[in-house]
Amino acid sequence: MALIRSEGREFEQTSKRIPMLKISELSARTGLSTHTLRFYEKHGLISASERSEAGYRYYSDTDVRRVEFVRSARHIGFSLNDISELLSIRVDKSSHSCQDVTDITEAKLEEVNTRIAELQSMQQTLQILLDSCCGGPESATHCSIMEALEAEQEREIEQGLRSGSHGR
Amino acid sequence: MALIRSEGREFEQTSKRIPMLKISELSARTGLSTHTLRFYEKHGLISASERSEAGYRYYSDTDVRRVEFVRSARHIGFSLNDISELLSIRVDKSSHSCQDVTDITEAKLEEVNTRIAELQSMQQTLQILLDSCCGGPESATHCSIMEALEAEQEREIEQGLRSGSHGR
DNA sequence: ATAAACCTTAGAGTCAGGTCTAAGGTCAAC
DNA sequence: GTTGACCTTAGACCTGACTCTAAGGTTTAT
Repeated sequence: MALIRSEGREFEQTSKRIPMLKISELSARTGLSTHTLRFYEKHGLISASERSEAGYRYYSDTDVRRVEFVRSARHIGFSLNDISELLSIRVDKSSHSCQDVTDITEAKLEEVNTRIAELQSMQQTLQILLDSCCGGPESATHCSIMEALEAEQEREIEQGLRSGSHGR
Repeated sequence: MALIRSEGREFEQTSKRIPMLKISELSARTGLSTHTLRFYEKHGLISASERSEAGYRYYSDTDVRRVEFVRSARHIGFSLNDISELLSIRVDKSSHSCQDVTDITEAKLEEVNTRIAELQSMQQTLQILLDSCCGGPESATHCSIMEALEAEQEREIEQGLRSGSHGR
C-alpha cells in the first residue's frame, strides 16, 4: 500500500511532486523536536501521511500545516486536549450534525475572547506601569505592578469609569 | 512584634480596621485552594502581612489584591517565574535604575502583545470556521479547522493581503 | 472540657507536557 | 562494505504547578 520512496525523496503527492519531509526536516521547519513530534503523534494530534518500507515517517505539506497549527495553538496556551478537540471539529456529512460543530466552535471562540480580554487588561496595566515610571507624566511615585494597579483603580473610581471594559 | 488578634479578628491595619482574612477565607474569596496559597507563598509570590501568635496567617486587603493579581496572571498563562519577575519590577530609589524597570516591562508587554496577536489569529480562524460551516455564505464545503485555514490562506493570496497583520 | 472545624509544617503524590535513553535498523557516501 | 548520520520503538526520566497526607497545634461553640 505504501508508496516506495524514489530518489530525491518525492512521493506521488497531489500529483505535484512536492518533496516530503523526514522527521528531522519537519523538526527544523517547525522548531519542534523530533521527540515532541513523535509525542504528538502518539497522542493523536498529528501523523505522517506516508511511511517508507523501513517505517520512516514522511510528511506531506498538509501534514506540515497541521503540525504548524498544533504548534501555534500550543503556543497560545491551548492544552493538547483542547487542540485535539479543535482538530476533531469536522462534519462528516451524515452522522455529525452541524449544530455540534458550531457549539464546540462557539465555546472555543468564547474561551479565546475571554483570554484576549484578560491579556488586554494585563497589557493596560503594563502600559500604565511604563507610563508611571520615572519621567512619565504620572510622576515617579508609582513604580511597581501593584502600585500601578492601585493607581489604575483610583483613576477609575475618580473618573467614574468613563470608558468601561477593563477586567474582572 | 506581631499584633495580637482582637475579637472580631481585626488588626490595626491602615488605621481603618478592615478585618483581615484567614487562609480559608482568602481561599473562598479568590478561588485558589489553601494548598495553592501556601504553595505560592513558599515560592515567594505572596505572603500574609500578619501572623497570629500561633502562626496563623492573616491577610490584609493589600495581600488580597496581590493574590488576585497572581491568580489572574496565572490564568492568562504566565508562569510562576514570569509572575515573580513582574512583581519584582520596582524602583527602590537608589540601587535600581529606571532603565532596568522599563526594560523588563517592555519585554513583558511585547510578550503580551504577541500573545494577543496569536489569539486574534485563532479567533479569526474559529470565526471563519463558524461562518463556513453549514448554511454560512461561504458554502458548507469547509468544515474543519484545517480546511478553514486553507480557505483563509487562499483568500489572502487571491486578494493580495489587503489588510495585513494576521501572522504566519 | 471536649468536639468540630479550623490552622501549622514537611514532604509525598499527581498530572501534563515534554525530553531523553537504550537498543537496534537504514541509508548515502566513500 | 563500513562509517556516520539518520531513523525506529518502548519506556524511563524531568519540570512546573499543583494537590494531598500525616501528624499535630488552635479556636469556637456547646
